[in-house]
Amino acid sequence: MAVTIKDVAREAQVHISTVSRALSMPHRVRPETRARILEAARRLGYQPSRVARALTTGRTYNIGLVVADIANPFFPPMIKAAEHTARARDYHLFVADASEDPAIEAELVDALAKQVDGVVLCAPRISNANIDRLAQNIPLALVNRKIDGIPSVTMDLAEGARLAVTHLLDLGHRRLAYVAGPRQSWTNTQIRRSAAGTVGDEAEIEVIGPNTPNEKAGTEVAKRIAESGVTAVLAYNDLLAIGLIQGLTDLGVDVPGDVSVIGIDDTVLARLAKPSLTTIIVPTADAGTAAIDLLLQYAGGDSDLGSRPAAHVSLPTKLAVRDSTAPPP
Amino acid sequence: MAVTIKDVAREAQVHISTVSRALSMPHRVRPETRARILEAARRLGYQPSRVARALTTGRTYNIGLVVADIANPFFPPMIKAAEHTARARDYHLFVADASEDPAIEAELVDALAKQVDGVVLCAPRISNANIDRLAQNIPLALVNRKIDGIPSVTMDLAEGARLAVTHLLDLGHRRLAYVAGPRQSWTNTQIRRSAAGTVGDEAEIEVIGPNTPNEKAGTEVAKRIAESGVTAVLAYNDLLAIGLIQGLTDLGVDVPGDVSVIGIDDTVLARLAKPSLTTIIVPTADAGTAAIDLLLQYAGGDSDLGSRPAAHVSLPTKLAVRDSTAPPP
DNA sequence: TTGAAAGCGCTAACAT
DNA sequence: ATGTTAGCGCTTTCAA
Repeated sequence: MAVTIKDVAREAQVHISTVSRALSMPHRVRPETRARILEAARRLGYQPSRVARALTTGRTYNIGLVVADIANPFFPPMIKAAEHTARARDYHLFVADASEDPAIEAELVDALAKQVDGVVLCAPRISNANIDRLAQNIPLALVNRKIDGIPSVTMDLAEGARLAVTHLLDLGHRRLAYVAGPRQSWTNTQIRRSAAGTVGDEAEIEVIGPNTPNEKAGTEVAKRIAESGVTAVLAYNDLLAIGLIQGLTDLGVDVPGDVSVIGIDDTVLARLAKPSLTTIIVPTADAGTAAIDLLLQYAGGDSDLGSRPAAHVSLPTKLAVRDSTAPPP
Repeated sequence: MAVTIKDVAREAQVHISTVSRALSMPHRVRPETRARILEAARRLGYQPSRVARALTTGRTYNIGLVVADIANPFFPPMIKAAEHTARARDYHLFVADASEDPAIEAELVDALAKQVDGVVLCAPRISNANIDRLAQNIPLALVNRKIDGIPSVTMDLAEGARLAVTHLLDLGHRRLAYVAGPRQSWTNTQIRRSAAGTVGDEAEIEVIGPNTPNEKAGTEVAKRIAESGVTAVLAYNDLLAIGLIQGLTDLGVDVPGDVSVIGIDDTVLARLAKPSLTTIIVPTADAGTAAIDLLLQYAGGDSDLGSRPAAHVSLPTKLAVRDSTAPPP
């Protein structure tokens, strides 16, 4: 085994409890003793065992992060920000991938619960009831989803969708479609409602879906779009949008000449796609940081966690107009 | 606190050690007793504390994974595979992001060492000497890098580069360039050497770099490529290749008309880019799985870890010919 | 200011 | 087959 607190105590000629104090409550030990202990620790290369500490204190200094699909380019920036924020607070981050499966999402939270102080859940499929259940066992912070009593950070996609649809209306489109995401997705509902509300009586918007939020599903929906006669499409995310553009192009439908397409998320793919994708910019990294901070504020604070009302943070979104939108033919 | 082994013992009217046995060595306890214990555990919703178990056994059932940059699309598939493989083996995965900084890479390994049974290191910048040092504290498995005495999984990029260069030579190119990656990168060396070897006397290849492996650096190197007179380029990775194509296009140089470009990794971006990118397919997910298995084999096996010679797994690569390569003008 | 001792939840000899 | 006991490495009262 590695060097333990005992070794340091022996080396510094003090009791282990004094070593412990010197490290965690420096002011409660005489300066010269502390110096001797610190020196001994340094010389021996002592690193306190997080595991042992966790056993006594009940705090692991670990955080779990459950995401729907690491391979979805929406997540990496968020994961990265969360990881950096956590580390800055002296926490380590467990990342778990739920493979877009709600059962796995719940399972992962339970599995993580045993060795983290809280988990950030960015998993759109799991049901509210299940989340409430999970929240009883372990402090939770939600991303992209809002439930009373549980802290959460959401992107203002209602505003984003409004901007997107307004942009299309301004271009002259009157027959729109929303290519929806998963039925259970909270953001999906936000987007759909806001889009419908923004369209109003001025135009009409058809909802196509639900769809798995990946390129393949986007490509598969192209035919329906082409046949529907709509001239503009808002998609649940960039992946669907890009798949759709691909599918449309294969069908000989020009984007944006015949059909305009708007995505959501502004992933790396958006700028790269040809035509580059008009999309809603969401502050993914900020969400990761905010979620960690929110969680720590609840899980890390004093013991009266449940007492305070849970905070909901809403992050602003913007529209990035690129080359996939144009006036209708 | 949650329900502990004591509660189960009381409920089942047995000693805690019997509970422990019933759970971890089922055959060493009488079937009916075991049944009673399991039933009690189920009724109470008992979940053994991983932390306490780790303290006594010395095994955390956690694995660390240090990557250079989560946001690089090369990594997510690997992380995903590693996470799934680890979970299938009842391990949890800590993912840490080194932000392409060698100092952080080492720091992360040390930080993780305290609470994992081993770490998978996919971090091209850290020095060999440092890796050797880290390996003394904690079992390591390397990805994309080979060091004697440490298990590793590498992609056969020597073969990949040979295929790529051969493809260019077959198309008729005689003036090639290799847009290099980070100087410290092991794969960078493999690629450069193999490319140079394959070119032989038949043609010439100029090395441009080292470069940070991202799009920006690729764009920045476009001018030099355009002025150099080369007609074909192999880049260290897709990011550089795509950035380069972007830069070249901005300069009015047509890809593949004037210059052919080949990337490496076959990230999602490769198929999406316009023109779609000819690239070397590397089995990222397989690497993630193999690395976990390799690590577990060394760290998880019997105690005589260091005794066996470390295994090196080499994964095959292929060339995907797409639209970014063509005969020279 | 420091030492002594108890205990976190569990496993692993050792006894019975 | 089961109970007893002694820790794992650390924090945290409680005394001194």
